[in-house]
Amino acid sequence: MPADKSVLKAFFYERPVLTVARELIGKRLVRMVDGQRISGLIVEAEAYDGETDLACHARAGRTPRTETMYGPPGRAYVYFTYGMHWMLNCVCAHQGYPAAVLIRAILPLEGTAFISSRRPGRPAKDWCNGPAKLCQALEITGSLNGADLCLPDAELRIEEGLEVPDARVQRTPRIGIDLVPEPWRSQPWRFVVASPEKVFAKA
DNA sequence: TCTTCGATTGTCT
DNA sequence: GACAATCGAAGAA
Repeated sequence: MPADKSVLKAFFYERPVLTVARELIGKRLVRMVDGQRISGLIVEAEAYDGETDLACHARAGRTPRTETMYGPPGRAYVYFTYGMHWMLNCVCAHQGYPAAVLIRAILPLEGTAFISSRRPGRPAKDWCNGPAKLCQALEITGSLNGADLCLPDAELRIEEGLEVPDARVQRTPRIGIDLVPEPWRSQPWRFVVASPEKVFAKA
């Protein structure tokens, strides 16, 4: 596959979070473990936008947990929830404004043997089709919170991938925020590729 | 295929 | 003390 291996730089993330969420679809999430390259194409992402967004962790303001979201764009915001799951986000917008994109699913491309060993007994289609699953599959934990995603040799980074036309990207309300009041609960801030295995058949 | 429910702990009120 | 940006097992249909 003739992939462009260029790493996304801070200016990519330093834009409105909805723009970044849309453009992250089709990009390549890369994780380096012991010199081994593990990667996949992003097929699902959600935007969380500022203190006024009541679904966003930053709704409560600046706390030790949300500190990363207020920092410079292009960093990883990794947090722990439900007593057992890690979630990966990319910090967006300008420094001081809390916004992030939750990476919800990827299509594994490289390092599938590693991923398989991290997801024993599960079919390939269930390896990375959820935010906690992909963190488990790529060994993403709180130790990566605040990590710079923009360095060419970063442990965790995002590179150019494949263009996905709008016709193949669906917009829906975000997942798992049922107790959040309107209008936030229904904002169509989730981007997901329809039938990713077909869209990326050549990848 | 679907719906329901338990796991398990950090964070904030 | 409540609840969480979830997952996967189990049971019903």
